[in-house]
Amino acid sequence: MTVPAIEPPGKAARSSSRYAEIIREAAQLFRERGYAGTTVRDLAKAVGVTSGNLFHHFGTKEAILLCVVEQGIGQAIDLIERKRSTKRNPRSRMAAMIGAHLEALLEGSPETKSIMFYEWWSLSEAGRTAIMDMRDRYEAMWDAAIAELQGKTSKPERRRVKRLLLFGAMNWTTQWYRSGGSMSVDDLTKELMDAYF
Amino acid sequence: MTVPAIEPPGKAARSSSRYAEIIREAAQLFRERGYAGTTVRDLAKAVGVTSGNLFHHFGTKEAILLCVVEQGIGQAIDLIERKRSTKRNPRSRMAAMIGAHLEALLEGSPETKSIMFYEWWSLSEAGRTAIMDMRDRYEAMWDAAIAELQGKTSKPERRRVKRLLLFGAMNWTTQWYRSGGSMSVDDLTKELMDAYF
DNA sequence: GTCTATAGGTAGATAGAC
DNA sequence: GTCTATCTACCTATAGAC
Repeated sequence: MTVPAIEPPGKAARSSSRYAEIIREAAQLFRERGYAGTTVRDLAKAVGVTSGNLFHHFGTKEAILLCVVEQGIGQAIDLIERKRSTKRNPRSRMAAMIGAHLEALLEGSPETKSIMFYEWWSLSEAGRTAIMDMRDRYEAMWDAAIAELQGKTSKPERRRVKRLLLFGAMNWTTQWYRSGGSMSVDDLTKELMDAYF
Repeated sequence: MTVPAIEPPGKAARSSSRYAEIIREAAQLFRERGYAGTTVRDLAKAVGVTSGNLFHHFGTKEAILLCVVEQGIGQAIDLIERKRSTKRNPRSRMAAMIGAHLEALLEGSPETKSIMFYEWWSLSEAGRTAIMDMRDRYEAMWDAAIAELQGKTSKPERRRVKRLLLFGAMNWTTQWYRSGGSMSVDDLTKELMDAYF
């Protein structure tokens, strides 16, 4: 089965009130049980419709995931731009970015928490490409910010590795961070700034 | 369905020649397609037996995963102990540990690559507990090493966060590292030592 | 220990009434 | 736009012959 790269509004209008609701519940469930581990019936039940109705709004299960990730990355970019624009010096701007990424991941909406989707194996070739393209745009933003902070003279390859190690440290927090614990997002941001910049 | 915490040899002997073969192929497939994304039929085909035969060696699909992770962590611990024992000063010992973990993850056997299994949602309660116990033992080793390097006077909570951030940076390399690229495991080890110690 | 055959259940997706 | 009903395919696991 081949799926068009991105074709969000299946057969229904994207403005439908159900649309946002499905995305939100899907984001939540995909995060709690994984993409492969969430059935369309689980999702339909969470939304309060029948499973058949889901396919009126979206052509396939994968299309739902694509919309979730697209919205998540979009919202995360907005959050980062907003937080970063209030800072002037490069180091503060980087700290704001890290804080925003962690906030999106750990305390954001269900959608923003899906920005680090990694179950590539359960996607079609087209779906994989679509998500990788979105991810690439997101990461390019980070490369630019690191170059701003470290100076263009540093080797691009070293900047890339720094970004990837930093991303790993940040994204893995979803495995252990508990809101309300002894560490806050700000504390984590400080630790990461000390380590990497 | 409840599964005993760990009961590796299903109905057959652990020494069976098929046993190791199944573990190895399972480790490979679980890594390539995820645990939920790998069917027992896929695995049977890879091993070259019928799917029914798999259940002669292991009681359930989950029991296979438990054995994979158990062996992976066991082998990784051996590798770390071996590499670390040749070094004397605490910094070199930590670098050896990081190098060994990365080697297990990026260039090791299929089993050692599974030490960072995270599809918790597709496990039974007992299976989840079993893997978390193994993981805890592995991570305790790291806490001890960090304490050795930083001195017992540092706060345990700060050592824990350092370990978790370091683990994130290391484990995420599986998402992007390609053997034979411009970075070697040694290069990565140096970057991580610079950042965290 | 390995096979064939299949039970019993659930998956994603579709058809067509309202 | 939501429903009921259902298709086809596939899943884990079991039974029992060899």
